[in-house]
Order: sequence, then C-alpha cells, then structure tokens
Amino acid sequence: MTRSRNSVTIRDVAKKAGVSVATVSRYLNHTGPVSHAVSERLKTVMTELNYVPHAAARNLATHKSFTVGLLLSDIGGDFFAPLLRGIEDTLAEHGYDLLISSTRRPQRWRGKQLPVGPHNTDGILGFADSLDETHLHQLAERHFPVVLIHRTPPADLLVPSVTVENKAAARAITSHLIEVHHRRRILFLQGPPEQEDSYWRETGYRQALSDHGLTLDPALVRRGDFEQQVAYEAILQAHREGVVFDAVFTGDDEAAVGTLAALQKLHLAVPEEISVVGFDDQRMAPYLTPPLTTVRAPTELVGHYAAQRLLELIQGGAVEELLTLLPTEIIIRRSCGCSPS
Amino acid sequence: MTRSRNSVTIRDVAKKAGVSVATVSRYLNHTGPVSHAVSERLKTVMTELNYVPHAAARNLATHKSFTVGLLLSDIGGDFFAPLLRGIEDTLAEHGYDLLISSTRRPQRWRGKQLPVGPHNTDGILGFADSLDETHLHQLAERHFPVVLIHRTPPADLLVPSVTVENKAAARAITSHLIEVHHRRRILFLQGPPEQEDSYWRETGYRQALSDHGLTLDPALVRRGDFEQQVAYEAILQAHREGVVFDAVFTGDDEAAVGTLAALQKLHLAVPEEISVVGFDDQRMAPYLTPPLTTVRAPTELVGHYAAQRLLELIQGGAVEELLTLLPTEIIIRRSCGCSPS
DNA sequence: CTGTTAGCGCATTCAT
DNA sequence: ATGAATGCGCTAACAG
Repeated sequence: MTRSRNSVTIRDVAKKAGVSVATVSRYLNHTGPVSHAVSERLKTVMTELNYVPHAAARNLATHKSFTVGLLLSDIGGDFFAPLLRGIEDTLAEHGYDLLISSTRRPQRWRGKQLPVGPHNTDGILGFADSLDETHLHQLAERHFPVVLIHRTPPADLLVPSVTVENKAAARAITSHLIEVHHRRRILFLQGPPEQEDSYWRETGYRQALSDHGLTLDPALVRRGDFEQQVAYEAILQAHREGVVFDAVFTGDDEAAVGTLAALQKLHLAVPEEISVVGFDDQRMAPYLTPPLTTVRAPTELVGHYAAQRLLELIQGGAVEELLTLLPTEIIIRRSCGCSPS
Repeated sequence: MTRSRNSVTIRDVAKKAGVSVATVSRYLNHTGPVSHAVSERLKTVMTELNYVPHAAARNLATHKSFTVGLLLSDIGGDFFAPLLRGIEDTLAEHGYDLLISSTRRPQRWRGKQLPVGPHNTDGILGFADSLDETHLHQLAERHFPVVLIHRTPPADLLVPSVTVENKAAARAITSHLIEVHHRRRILFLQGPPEQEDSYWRETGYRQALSDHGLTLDPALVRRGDFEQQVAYEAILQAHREGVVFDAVFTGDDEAAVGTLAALQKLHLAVPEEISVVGFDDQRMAPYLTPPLTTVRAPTELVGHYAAQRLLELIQGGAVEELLTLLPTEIIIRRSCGCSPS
C-alpha cells in the first residue's frame, strides 16, 4: 500500500524523542512508569509534531472504541433535542463519543446489520422501536452492552431500560379533568401502535375513568399517532360521527397541537366547551392557545440516565437497576380550564 | 494479550468457507473477481456466523472511516433538530456515519485537541463558533476536509461554508415594518457578539433604515443574545430608560419569545402598539401570541448542503462552490400588524 | 524505568 | 479466480 499521508505516528514521536514506542504509549495511557525527564520531552515533542493517536489503531489493539451508538427513530423531532443533550453531556463527561443513526422508518434496519454495534462502538442506546427484537437478541447473545430508551425489553431479556412514569401521570391528569372540571366524556388519542408510552397513558386514562365510576365509551378512544395532522383529522372525524365529548387527552403534545387546531376550526371553545390536555411538555406547550395543561417528562434526564446506565454496563459489566423510571409532573396551564397566574 | 472475545473475524468466515481471507475481502469490497460459487458460499457462511467486519481494523488498513464529525455549540437548542436531520439524512444516504460533539461553552476545546478530527473521521462539520481559528488552520494545513456551518472562514482559508441569506431578508422584513406598518422607531436586538448571523441581520436592518431616510438611534440597538431571558430583560431595560419604540426586530425567534413576554408585562399591545418580528421561523413561531412574523431559514437544507459539500471534499478532494448561501423567505403572520388568513 | 516484539482484523500487493 | 504475505498504528506482554 502506498505510504500513508502526512499523519504523524507514535513512531515519529518516539524517534524524535529518542525513546521507544512503548514508552510513548505508556506516557500516553499512564499505563506504566515514565521518568519525569522523558515525560517532559515527550510532551513538547508531541505538541511540536501535533501528534494525535490514531483512533482506529488504538481501537484495534484494545478492543475498545470509547464511543457509543445511538439508534433513533426521528432525529428531527422536537422531542429529541433535550434527549440528545442529556446523552451527549453525560458521555462527554466520561470521555465517550456519540455515534448517531436515525431513521424515519423504524423498519429500515430489519434484516440488515445495524449501523452501530459491536463492530464500531462499545455499546448502544436504542430509542423506542428503533431496535427490533431480532437485533436485540443477537446483541444480548454476544453480551453487548445495550440500554433501551422509552421502551422496556422483552420479558426474556435482561436489558436495562430508562423511561418515564406514564401511567400514574395519565391517571392523575385524567382525574383532574374529572374532579376539577367535571368532565365526563373524555376523548383519548392513542399514539402509534406498539408505542409503549401510549399504552401506559391509555391504561392510566382508563383507570382514572373507572376510579370515578365512569364507563368507557369505545368511540372515545381514537388514533392520534402522536402527530399533529393525524390528531387533527381524528378530532374532525369524531365530530363528524356525532361523537360528543367535553375533553380530550391527546396522548402527547404534538397531537395536542392538531387537536387545538381542529377544535378551533369546529368553533368549539377551549377550555370553555372542551378541556384539552397533553403529555410531554414540549417546548411549544406554553405558547399554544390556550397554554397547554400537560405532563412534564424529564427528557433530558432520560438521556442522562440512559447514558449513565450504558456506561455502567460498559465499564462494570453490570448495572444496578434494570428499570429506571423517571417521575413526571403535571403542569397546569389553561387548556384544561384552570386559570393559573 | 488475552485471546479476543467471541467476535467472529474474517479469518473465521474464510476458514468455514474454505477460502482465503483475501477472497473474503474481495467479496466484501467488490474489489476483485470472485467466482459465483464462492460468492454464494460466502454469503451463507457470513449470515450463519453473523459476521460484521470490524470497523477499526478496516479503518486502519484503508485510512478511511466513513464517518464525519460534527462540532456543535449546543445540541439541545430547538434550532439543531432540523439541522441534524438534514445532516444525518444526507450522510446516511451515502453510507457515512455521524460522530457528534457538542459543548455549551465554545471555548471548551481551545488549546486541546478536538474530539473529532483526522484521527477518527474523514472530515468534519463545524457549526458557527464551535471551531476556533487555531484548529481551523491546523486542519487546513493538513488538507483535512472541513466545512463550516453558519460561519464563513477567515479570509486566508479556502474552506467551504454553508449558511443562509441574512442581510437581504433582514432588510426586507425591516422595510415591511416601515412601509406597510409605518413604523419609525424599530428596536433591534443583537445576537451574541461575533455571531455572524447577527452581524448580517443588523446590517440589513441598518440598510433598510437608511433606504427610507431614517436615521438610526443608537439607543434602539441592544443585546438580546438570541436568548429569551436576555431579550426579556433588554426590552424591560429599554422601557425603563424611557426609550420609545414602535417595533422590535428581535434578531431571532428565541429572543422574540422573550420580547413578547416583556411587552405583555409592560401592557404594550402587539401588534397594535408595537410590531414584533423575528428570524428563523422556529417550531414555536406560529404558536406565539400573536403568531410571529419572521424569516424562514431553511435549516434542514443547511444541514443537507453542508453534508453534501463535505462529502464532495472527502470524495473528490475539491468542492465546486466555496460559499453556499441558502435563500430565506419572509413569513407574514400577525405580530407585525398584518392579518393573514 | 525502558526497549523488543507480537499481534489486533482487515486490505492489498504479488504470485500462481 | 485465488492464496500467501506484508503492513496499517497502536497496546501489551515480556525481558532487561
């Protein structure tokens, strides 16, 4: 192969400093004693030569890359900015790099090899359904560090996961609608099928109903897909079908935007005629008209803990707790009917 | 060193398929003829063994990593989600991976080696001031592929850059305030110092003023830092000082949020008494009260082109155009005083 | 405290 | 169309 580029190698600094490569390596990694004199010499030589160890060579020799992979379903969503920050901050603190792969079609990697995995990272973070069970099992077999975000592992797999408390909050916010605002016919907008968050939120919603002796009208549960447009259509469709409702729990804030728009188009006043509540407390929630009552999910913290757990796995080989469930908090604004200051 | 983990190597598949590693490599990379029979055999063996080439080994041998680095100043901002999507989508299309490094203090890497660079990537994308001149020069010397985002290179460096048209749009939106809404005392909120976008927006603002024979009152130019809180204080402070103004060009949408809040606190009606316009058209812009008139910056496209240019550099070694200036577009909503449908 | 050397997993000449 | 051998830059024994 043609002689490599201008890159300076460990051999160049060894030669210029008059020592062996082993000594340079020891100096670099604090992996053995190096005399003070040599240390000083190496330091200057290295800055003179502007030497930076080649990552691939180091990885090959050590079988560690100090980078973790992140599998995402849609990097462009508002939801991900805080998540990414939580992850990146935590990894950076520990000297790890972040390799990102995103896709808007979660099926994109079915059958193929994942873009991140044992071949290029020390562990991976999988958001929601971005990681299918087949791959999950393969990784587990090889004991490759994986932690799941906003998704729990299949029952037979001991993979740590970090997500937020959905059920209790959904139950509480639904109860708020019932107790404080005397709503009785609360429409619920489901997220995408198989979405775990959606499942638990719906469960909480149903519990609140039964807590208060309300029976659930199946016509009140509809698909919103956590998307503005879908939610918008769902509300319009419900209205068209003559379904009456006095409140809507939109499943997430994204769907709340669509719901609010649909209600406005229908000339249904929020919150006077219809109460609306969301989930997530995304960035735009306080700016909606009216300001959205919702549940705050600590997304940045989710990222933090996910990274934390993964690092534990990578470094310790085991993790203290398998399920990290972060607390959520109801944020009362005006769309439910309250009038906070 | 202790025998490596359970990872299956090229040698394992070679052995199992009864061929040499060279043949496997040729098959893998389409880098030489391989008989049909052998191809078939390799294919099945590789899936049986679940073989994935080790990235580091490959990188070491080829001096290519097929990954690009991204230097960001704050990954958590709303601004970055679309940027990331544009970048990631484009890279993925071409089989490249994305290595992300972010910091909220741009000075974090001063004097130190960058977290991404020739040692672990094939090229890097530098957002705004995340890449200082020292590093830029070092990289340029080594002819390492770099493209700048929302920042132009120092005059002596031929580094491609992609950003958006700021000046003309700022001039146009300011002119709109003057011509359509008859505003005469337009307050301008600057971004952080050294911020290029802010500089050009201010330039456009000043041009519009002089275009219409308006002289600039220095008391009308203040620091908003592209941050809600700072903008909020700036408006309050201006009011406290008795500065009169009938409009504010907030520099960016983030500052517009703070401005709107401050104006509301001051009981100054928007847009009746004060017109407000922003820049960026961030996600929340249409939901503000009133909906924000602003300039739409094609942020996702910026990401796309930046990635595109970098790939050209990496693959071709040269890039067609040094400066990619993406067009912006005025979005009229209600905060300026218009009443679009 | 320091040097020599054998791999890490793969791509790539050069033979055959 | 295929195999044997060499080296990419670095770490980690091992010997001194």
